[in-house]
Amino acid sequence: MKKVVLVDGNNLLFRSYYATAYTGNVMRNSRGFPTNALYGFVGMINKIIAEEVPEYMVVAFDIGKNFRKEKYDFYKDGRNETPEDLKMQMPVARRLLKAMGIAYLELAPYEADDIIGTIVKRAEENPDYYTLIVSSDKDLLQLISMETEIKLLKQTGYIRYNEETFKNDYGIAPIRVIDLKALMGDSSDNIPGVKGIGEKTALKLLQTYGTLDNLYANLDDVKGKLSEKLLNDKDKAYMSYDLATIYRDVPIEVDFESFQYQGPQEDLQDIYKELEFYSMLKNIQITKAQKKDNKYIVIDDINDLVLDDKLAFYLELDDLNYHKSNVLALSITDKNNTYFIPKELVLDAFYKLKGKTCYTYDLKKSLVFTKQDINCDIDLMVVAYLAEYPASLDIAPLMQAFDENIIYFDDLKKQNFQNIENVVTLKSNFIFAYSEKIKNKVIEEGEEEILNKIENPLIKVLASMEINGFKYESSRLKDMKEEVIAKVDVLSKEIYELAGEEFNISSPMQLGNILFEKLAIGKSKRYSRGYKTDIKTLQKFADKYPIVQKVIEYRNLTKLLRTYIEGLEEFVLADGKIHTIFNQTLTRTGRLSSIDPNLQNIPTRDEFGKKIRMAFVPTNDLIVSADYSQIELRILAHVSNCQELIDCFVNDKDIHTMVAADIHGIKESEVTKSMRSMAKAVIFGIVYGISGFGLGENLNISSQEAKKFIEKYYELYPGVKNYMQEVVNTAYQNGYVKTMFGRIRKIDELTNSNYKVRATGERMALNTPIQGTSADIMKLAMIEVYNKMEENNLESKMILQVHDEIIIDAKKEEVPLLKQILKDAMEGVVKLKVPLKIDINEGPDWYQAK
DNA sequence: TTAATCACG
DNA sequence: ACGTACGTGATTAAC
Repeated sequence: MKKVVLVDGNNLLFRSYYATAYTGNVMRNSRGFPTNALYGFVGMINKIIAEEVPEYMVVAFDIGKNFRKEKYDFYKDGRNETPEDLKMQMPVARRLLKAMGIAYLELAPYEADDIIGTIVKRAEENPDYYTLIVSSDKDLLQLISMETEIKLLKQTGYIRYNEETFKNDYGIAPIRVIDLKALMGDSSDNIPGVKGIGEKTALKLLQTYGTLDNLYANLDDVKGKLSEKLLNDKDKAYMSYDLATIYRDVPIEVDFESFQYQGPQEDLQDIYKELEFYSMLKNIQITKAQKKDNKYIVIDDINDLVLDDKLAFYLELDDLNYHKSNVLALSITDKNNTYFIPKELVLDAFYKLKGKTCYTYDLKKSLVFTKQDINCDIDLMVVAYLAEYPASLDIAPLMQAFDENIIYFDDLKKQNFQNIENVVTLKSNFIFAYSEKIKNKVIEEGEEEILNKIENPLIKVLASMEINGFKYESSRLKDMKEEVIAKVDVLSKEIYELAGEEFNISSPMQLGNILFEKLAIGKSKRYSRGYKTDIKTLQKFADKYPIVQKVIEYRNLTKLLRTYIEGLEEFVLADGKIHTIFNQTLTRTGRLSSIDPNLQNIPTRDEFGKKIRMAFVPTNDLIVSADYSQIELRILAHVSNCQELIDCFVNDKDIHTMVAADIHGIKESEVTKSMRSMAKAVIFGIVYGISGFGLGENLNISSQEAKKFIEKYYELYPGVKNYMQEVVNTAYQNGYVKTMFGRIRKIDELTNSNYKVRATGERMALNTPIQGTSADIMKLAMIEVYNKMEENNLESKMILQVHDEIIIDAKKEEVPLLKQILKDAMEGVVKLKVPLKIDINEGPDWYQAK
């Protein structure tokens, strides 16, 4: 069966016109002709072609008089007159389609819907064709059938409905959309429906009575007001039924073969030039070339797969989370061919890669999914990251950055991976074509060491950590969970009582209104939607108002419950473990991030929240945790060459106490707790690129006082001040900053004309060498620890990294050796002017490993 | 989808 | 006079 894509042309034009015309100014070419609707229209059409790769395609338009309007004068009343700027673009849309090689149909007095309905009817009578409708108009849902699907456009993206998914969503057959409209009406078309019945009630009625006719036949069963409403508006309901029904017998010639998509024609370039769509001009060639070039061989016998010594492979899974996904296919590109390997043969194909030079995108994915030792010389995801190109889990953004037209994974998934052969082969082609180029760029920029010594060797370390996972026993939190649920329940009731009404405590808007208007407990900064209700604001009122204290507790407990206690349960797989995904190619500083779930933000500062860690247990005997002590400040001491700070760490003194004593001009023994914590805030502020205001906010003191602290600090540690000035100067000169190991971060903000943006850029420039060097050191240490553990054949496994901390699922008898390995690797990974120091803790679960 | 909030280093 | 601390991810409400 051949697919025919049917596009609602008017719908697309209106959408793109209003999407860009809200400011009153529409986009025009240099002769003043409006082009905004056309620009969006061409973009959408191209997107449809890229996603659907249609063999047949027709665009339907409304034109001339409208038979519904003739019959019912009020139809579409109240609609604004079509703007002149849009009307002018409509004939050009037809010219564009012709030049794009796409058929279109229109016939007065019918609407585009009716033409689409007519084509759908003919396709249903013809066993050779099936149809896909593209529109945002819900009326068209009535056309869904076994042979007809619809791609319902949303504000962003779309939903694809077939008969089954529609029934699942709405609980009625697609043809009942007409009955639905008859009851609920449609304000945009001025279809009245039954007054007082909306979508909810209408659906319920249809789910019970099936059809409008049957509903009215059994009106006696309907109770009270509802039956009155139905009776009152019976005429209107039937009139609405008539209006909502798409006419399927428009007298127009439907010749499917004339709907063949021809591709761009000669004169398309001229029209683009006339409209000044220069960005699209470029893409004409690409679409042509791509269609022609994308030839591939489908492998059905693994012996037919004969590969060159250098190749690119790409593994496509059915979910971006590879811990819970299924394989879809593998594609391999070498200098001679591209091969599509169906899922049954994927593992066999991987064995054929041994000993060859291989490139891929996201090697870690393939390692974790297959649990095989796959060799790979360039991971395009990693080199793209270092070259500061897009490097997300989905390869699509990177390909689009190089003008390769490819569907985003989310969209591919939404349409059930149709066209997978085309999509996956394009990806391996891309990897083959670009891996060396981008790697060379990384080397030219001087990040060879970061690539070869850090990022590349780290891939398999992270893969192994992800495969190992962290055993999680939610049963250990059973009592805690019950306690929290009970407390939340009590707190809610108390809060409602004190507020004098029930409301959603989790809604900052509703909460703000209750606290700052109804109860008028005081003042709070206003935001676009209401009052600020964050913890700092609430804390000011907590002593005086019990309700505020209770809200704070409510927030604490619901956060704990939703994000951690309940949230983590969802991620425990069949092996009783949580397997996170470390994102190696996301942060701008070189740190890792952790997703699905994030295991780098499990509570620890709050003693009650910290109990969550009791559920994280070893598969072996013990959890061993090794964390760097003050690593960022040690790096600051080193790079700033500030003698006072260096001495402090060399003599293993407490830096916060020392700074507090220096600032206040007292002995270290006289430093109080609050002095120390103030000093700590000042020091952290320095690392983040401080301002008097920011520190003041943080410490709840005036910005003048805060400023004095900072000045005092600079006076005491002039090395730090000099270093900071130097970093900012160099950053302005180069447009980038570097870590100790040569990791580069470009900072475009520094050339921005806006002061605020530049100031942010300066703070990034100050912080990145410190945070980034720390990340580099940690990554090197992880590689070293991993290798040493392998060499010693330890059964203990590295399972987590939390920026300055490594966590190991340890075998009891291996702990002494393990501690030695950790200490040697982590403290010895690089020689600085100050010693690196780690603390090691162990316990029967993560909570007790402290 | 975006904003607000809060969890971590 | 500007406008206010670096780097992340998950959840919820509201658009």
